[in-house]
Amino acid sequence: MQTRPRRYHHGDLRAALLTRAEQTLREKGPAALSLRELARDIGVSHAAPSRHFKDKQALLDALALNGFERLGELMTECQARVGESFAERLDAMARAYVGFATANAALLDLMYSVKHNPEASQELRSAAQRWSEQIVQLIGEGQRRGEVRQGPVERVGLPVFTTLHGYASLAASGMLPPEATEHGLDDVIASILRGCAPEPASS
Amino acid sequence: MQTRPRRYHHGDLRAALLTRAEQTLREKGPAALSLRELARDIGVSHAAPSRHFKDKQALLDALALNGFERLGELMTECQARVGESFAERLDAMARAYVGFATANAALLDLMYSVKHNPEASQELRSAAQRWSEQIVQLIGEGQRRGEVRQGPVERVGLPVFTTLHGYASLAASGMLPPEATEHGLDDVIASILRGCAPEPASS
DNA sequence: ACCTGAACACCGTTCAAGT
DNA sequence: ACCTGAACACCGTTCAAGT
Repeated sequence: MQTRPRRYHHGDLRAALLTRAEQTLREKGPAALSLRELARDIGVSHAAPSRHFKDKQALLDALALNGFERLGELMTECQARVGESFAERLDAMARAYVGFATANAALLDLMYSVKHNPEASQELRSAAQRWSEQIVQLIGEGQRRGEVRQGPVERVGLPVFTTLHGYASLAASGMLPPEATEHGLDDVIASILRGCAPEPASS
Repeated sequence: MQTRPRRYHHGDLRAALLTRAEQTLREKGPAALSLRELARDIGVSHAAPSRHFKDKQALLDALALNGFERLGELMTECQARVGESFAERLDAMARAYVGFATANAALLDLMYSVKHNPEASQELRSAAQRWSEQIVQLIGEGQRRGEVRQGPVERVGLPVFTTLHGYASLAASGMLPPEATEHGLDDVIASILRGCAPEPASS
């Protein structure tokens, strides 16, 4: 029943809020996320968060942005640990993305959520774009290796990105058809490869 | 300042709530959706909605379910108004889906949202699946016409579905890279077709 | 600069009571 | 069966005041 004693100076309240927010997002879902409860859990007054996030949406925006950053890091890491062939790199990237999506379903939902502050959504859009450009870059390498068909790299890359994103977001929201759990991702990757392969002879 | 007079019997409160809810969802976003405000707008007491939806999430679930039903109808309609070739039918379906997604961005977000009542999410999952099966069916027709490569229809169809869904949901959330507005969807459709085309000679 | 405490206007949910 | 009105425990946000 006793509320925890309050230290006047919290080390890094902003970081503490984000960490705790992501934890409850993961454990109890986005509906259960309240600034007041966050403040209580951390041990500051309910008005303290407003010093660091001008409103609740600003905290959600920061959470989403942080998600994109971690996703980007995850991708560069996973690409460093894998061979050079396009098929291998695509496979690794696809599995890493889907892994992130299912391990952070609520966060992914938030990252691509339609409700963001107009100012923050600008920042988020460019974060999303930086991420999609990692796939585009992969396509570029594939083209240089002759393992991906020629053409403007953004135009060849976008369908790859939307395909992976579609699978990842369906997996995260639990809306994948039940048959998919078996070879779903394999089939998706195979289908991307078929669509990416250089044309046999023509032109 | 005056609150509207309250008719004791509302014609169909459930339907009125859903209609109004979708309107404010579209106009002011999901965060602005409150049961109390809905009740005020319609002219019933704030406790009246609970007769029709056991809680707020139940209303959101109903909204999402309704979205899937309309999406399904939209698809059967659009398929009725179009030629028989697979390419033509896929194109029509893709444009209709993306059209629905951008015209009902907040609703699409809700339809594939990760936070749903466990009981309702069952129902939603099967609604999502019925919808994805419309694409699978399209693939089946394409196979019979020899315009889509052979193989288990669900396994050939899933990548098509995830690709379309990925594009639609990115378009809805405004996260498509800016280059995409030009030929984004064309490229995606083309990439699906390339991946769906029957193999040239082998096997 | 950073935080508190009180205050304000809202919520969702429940429940006895009314018709 | 369907709705009301009051009550409860919560919200997010703001703002003077404290250190």
